[in-house]
Amino acid sequence: MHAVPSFPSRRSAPARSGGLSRASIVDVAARAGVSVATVSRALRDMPNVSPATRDRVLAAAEELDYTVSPLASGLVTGRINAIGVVLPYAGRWFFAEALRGIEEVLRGQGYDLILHVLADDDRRAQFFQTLPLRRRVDGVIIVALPLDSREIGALRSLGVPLTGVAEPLTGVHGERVDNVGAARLAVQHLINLGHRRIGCIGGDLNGPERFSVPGWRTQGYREALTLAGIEPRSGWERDGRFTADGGELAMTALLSQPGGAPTAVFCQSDEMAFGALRALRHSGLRCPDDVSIVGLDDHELAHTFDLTTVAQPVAAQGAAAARWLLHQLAGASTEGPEPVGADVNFHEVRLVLRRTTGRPPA
Amino acid sequence: MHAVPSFPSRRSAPARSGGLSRASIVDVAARAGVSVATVSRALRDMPNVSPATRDRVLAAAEELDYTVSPLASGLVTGRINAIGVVLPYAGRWFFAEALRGIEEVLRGQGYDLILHVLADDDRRAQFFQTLPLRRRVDGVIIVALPLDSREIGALRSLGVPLTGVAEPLTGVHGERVDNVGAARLAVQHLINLGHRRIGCIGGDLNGPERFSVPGWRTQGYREALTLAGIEPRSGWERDGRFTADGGELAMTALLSQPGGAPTAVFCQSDEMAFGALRALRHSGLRCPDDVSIVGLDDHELAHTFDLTTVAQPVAAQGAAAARWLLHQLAGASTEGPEPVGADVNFHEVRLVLRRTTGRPPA
DNA sequence: GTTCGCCCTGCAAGCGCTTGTCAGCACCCC
DNA sequence: GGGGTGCTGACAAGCGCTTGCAGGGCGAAC
Repeated sequence: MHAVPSFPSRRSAPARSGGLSRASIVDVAARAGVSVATVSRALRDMPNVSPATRDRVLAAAEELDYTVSPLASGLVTGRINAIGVVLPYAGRWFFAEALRGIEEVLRGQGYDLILHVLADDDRRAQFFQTLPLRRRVDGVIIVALPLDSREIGALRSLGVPLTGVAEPLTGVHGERVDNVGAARLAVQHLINLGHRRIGCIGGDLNGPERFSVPGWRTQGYREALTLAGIEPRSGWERDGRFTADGGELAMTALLSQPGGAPTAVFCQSDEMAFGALRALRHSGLRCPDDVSIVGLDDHELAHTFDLTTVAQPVAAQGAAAARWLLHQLAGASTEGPEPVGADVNFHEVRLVLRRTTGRPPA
Repeated sequence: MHAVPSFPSRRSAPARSGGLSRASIVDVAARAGVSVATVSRALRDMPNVSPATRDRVLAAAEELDYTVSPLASGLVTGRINAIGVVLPYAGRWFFAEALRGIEEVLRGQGYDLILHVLADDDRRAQFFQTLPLRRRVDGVIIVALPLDSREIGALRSLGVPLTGVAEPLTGVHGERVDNVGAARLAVQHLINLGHRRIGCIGGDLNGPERFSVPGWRTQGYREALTLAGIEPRSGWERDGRFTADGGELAMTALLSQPGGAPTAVFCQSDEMAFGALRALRHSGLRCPDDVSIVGLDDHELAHTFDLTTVAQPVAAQGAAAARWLLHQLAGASTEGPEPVGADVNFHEVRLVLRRTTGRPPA
């Protein structure tokens, strides 16, 4: 009848500091005077329970402060109501922002968000070897992490739907922006202002992470230049490692470029643009009077530092990925097992004019 | 014998897209030619299994690509190997950074991190009403969230250890910095430079969130002033809402203060300092020539914007909280149920000199 | 008045794992 | 050589829940 006598044999039972909220479904059943099966049905609003019974059960559950154990119900239903989110970094704006969008959607649908940060190679290797997400999640969202086919295969072996944000994953649904177009938009803006000497600070195209984003953005940069009849100069493309410090270094290098410095620079991320701004300041150069800077992201502090940039909706990309996943999950139970496929959803970008771009110096 | 025949009655079984990694412990037992009990013991390195048997079991598990179901094992052990993390915001630097520290420690010990963001009042109320963490975590970390006693009580009713980061929680272990001392350190620095007219941009002491941090930092500000024989002026204490935009507004107000503007301002967070810097720039004032600014945090971009600030170790506070929790969990199984108690661990802060502070104008 | 059918509810199996208890067995010492 | 001693491993009872199946009760239709 009572909860405690129901497991008298547990000696080294887990710490139950409070000893509270330990009512089980049998307690509720007893209190409501029905069977556990009926309690289970009543609690989940299943059709074959009379209103009167349902009320009694609900009241009993309320009085006992009862909640269904997700473990027990997950064990039998096979669903665990959690989504895994995998990121390469935490603490950086982009990832925190994407996470925010994901969390909001998941929470709204009662799903838990289980976070995995693959901060370094060790963590990453270990993650794909041990697959700690296995049997723990109903779906996985990969944020800005390029995966090789072996890694994608490992994730697939989890047998749950997958989706990617920002970085394309072969054969996997994705939410991202048109990076080529976004870069072109930024560079086109500089060209429109009259600039012809335009540099670019991006990421290492051949780095160990194999991010594809810098490749596209560089492509967009070159396309915009070519379209305007400007010959791209390889010396004006610099690696800023997508960090502020990297951006600063790259900008400094650009400024001491033999043959003259550019009058405007497209930074493939706002954080690199912030670094570039610092380099300018420390060189005694003014922005935009001497050099114009345009970023890409619309970082939360871009406005604060008056950075002109191409805004991308980061939280929205995360949210869309989460929604897609939930949709798959909902569909899986009713329809056939094979989901939509590896389509991509592109999100809009837009130019945000602020004060770091202007006409080139005379 | 085989897994599939063992649940022939499941019609609407959960979507098993891959059909992979579905071996259960009985399959492993069969393959190794032992009982499931032995498999369970062998897999967890329990003492009463002979090396030969253990090897056979391990090999079988390996061949079958078997992993223990956390659901099933959690159901019987009562431990679920997950920690809940509750934050008021995601996407902001402080929280992302704290999360990073927490995640690292948790992951290292094989714990899952389940994230909850209480972005608005609705979410918050709902969180404490439904307590979605219930039965889902072995412990909870509250990051920078002031809780009233009712809310703390609700959390306690989970029956798992609790700890707080940054904000003090009555009766709960905490990891934080000495906010009074940190503020004093910042203001003392301004005083040492010769400033006597020092403003302060902080948070609303009576806001709905009831953060206690701004209260302490304001206290530290006043103490430092008083110690130097300077009378605090209430008109020079402004609310910057702990955002860059708020900081900008507050700084603008400070600059048009009747009776003259301060020559230096202590901003209780770096993000507000960034806003203050913007206000200065837009007013045509130079920093530090006209006005000095000191922040508090050492935000990842503080260096990029040459902000002098008092650094606090954010990730380390999160990591320490996670470690404390894990320690409680480890202790709980061996020792008595009552943990250490509501002690507080203070982390060191330090002044980081950069370029936004200097001697007052002549 | 009987029969049929429907609605509600209970029974019990089982999800995949842990663990107390106990049987079996080899080995050792006296 | 017999009884102990110590291990190893099997058995089975759950953990808390969901769900197929069956049964009971009652109104409607014949």
